[in-house]
Amino acid sequence: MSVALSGAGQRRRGGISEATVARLPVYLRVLTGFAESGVATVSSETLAAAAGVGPAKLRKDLSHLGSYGTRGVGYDVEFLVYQISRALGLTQHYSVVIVGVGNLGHALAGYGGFGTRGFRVAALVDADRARVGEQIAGITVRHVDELEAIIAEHEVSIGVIATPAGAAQDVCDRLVACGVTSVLNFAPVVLSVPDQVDVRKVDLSIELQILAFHEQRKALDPGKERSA
Amino acid sequence: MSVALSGAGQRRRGGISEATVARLPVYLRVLTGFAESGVATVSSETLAAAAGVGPAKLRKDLSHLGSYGTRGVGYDVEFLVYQISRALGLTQHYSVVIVGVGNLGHALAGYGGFGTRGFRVAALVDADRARVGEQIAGITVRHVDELEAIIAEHEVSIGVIATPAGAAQDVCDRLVACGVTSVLNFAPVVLSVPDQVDVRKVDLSIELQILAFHEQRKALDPGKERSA
DNA sequence: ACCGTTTTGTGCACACGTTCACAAACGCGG
DNA sequence: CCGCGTTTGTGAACGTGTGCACAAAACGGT
Repeated sequence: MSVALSGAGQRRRGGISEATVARLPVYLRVLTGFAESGVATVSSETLAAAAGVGPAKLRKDLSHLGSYGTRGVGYDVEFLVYQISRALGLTQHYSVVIVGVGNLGHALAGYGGFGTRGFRVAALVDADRARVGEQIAGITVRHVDELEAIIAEHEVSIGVIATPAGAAQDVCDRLVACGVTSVLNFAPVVLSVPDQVDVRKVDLSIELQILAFHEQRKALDPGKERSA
Repeated sequence: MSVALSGAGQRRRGGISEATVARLPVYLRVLTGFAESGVATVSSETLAAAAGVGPAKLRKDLSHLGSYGTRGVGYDVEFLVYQISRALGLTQHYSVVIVGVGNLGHALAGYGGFGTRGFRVAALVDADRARVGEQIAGITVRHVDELEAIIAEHEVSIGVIATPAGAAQDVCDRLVACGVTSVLNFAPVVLSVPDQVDVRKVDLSIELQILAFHEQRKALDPGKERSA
């Protein structure tokens, strides 16, 4: 059933592994910092240290998107910033809709991370009519009934779900029905979506529980630790 | 309650893989939902479907923490809830301190996920003296200068960093100096910590960029998708 | 008491990700 | 122009995680 993209070359346009894709944004951020400090080139060792990974892993990651970088010298910072941005698709612009204007939705709307790199918050929506019209971070809250219209109007491709758990699946279904193919879910539920839709989950509770596990382990068996 | 040394020896106390640990909280949440609905037993197939994983993976995960579950029947919901809780260390209580009372800190303080499972917010702290004394979700904001005292007083073992990027490493160093060994970082920086300290990172910007990558991929090559 | 049905637990094979180690490439100085 | 130190890119070994397929085990009906 799974059509193997035969191993002729892993270099297809989308041939970057998931693990690598997850690290590229980190490299990008670190590189941006270097660029602002006026650094022109970095070695894999320096960049890897700043990104918190091993040099070999970094080089392999970068090699997956092409042979940028000069032997004996390192990588040109600005050029690499551009290449990673392009590989991640950040040269295009994406419209985002945030559903749910509770504490979390508030925080997300105010988060700087949206504007900085090709993401634009098209709208905030909420089910509570009392909040409609409210201004948050320069964006007016609209009612969730307008969701379909908003998505069509702004060509929204990414939906952020910051609703209570009970409403999340319903909102998700509506987003998907409108053609949204990427969802970032902050609600503590497992969303079910069609195969072609990507869902990423951010779950505070899960993170805490993972930390709790390691805390317990450290308490039981002190002295032989090694973290990522 | 005793250590099971019998059988094929993969059964070490801390011998649960990281990937499994990351999924256990999901199982736990789904199981809690079943318990509240009055369901007494679940099969691996049902539970796996609700958790969004394959049945085999679920069974293997659960097998790593013992042979609970009855062949031909399934798993006793309440018993499994207890066992997973215990494996994750949730039978103990952990005190958490949240540093940074911006939009995000606000949202975190109000998040229900803390109280529900063994986590208690010992304090909110902020560097801005104007916010000190403010009441958020029933907790009084204290100044970051008191951090050391608070940690000692409440035996805080988990620190949550919700500060701007610039302050994060500094706060982290102070937490670690006070003996905190688990950190949940929301600031968009790579924290450097000693080996014995666990750091988990939640980064909205990274998640969006990962979604952007997949959006781009889908736009270039529509029709042959397969998500996790 | 026994047989058939159901479901777990797990050995095995495979795919994926990480790390190591080294040859190929580059700049520089003599 | 050549040799030397430096750094990339990558093949190969290794470890980890995943999925399949099946035997062992429990329950219920007859």
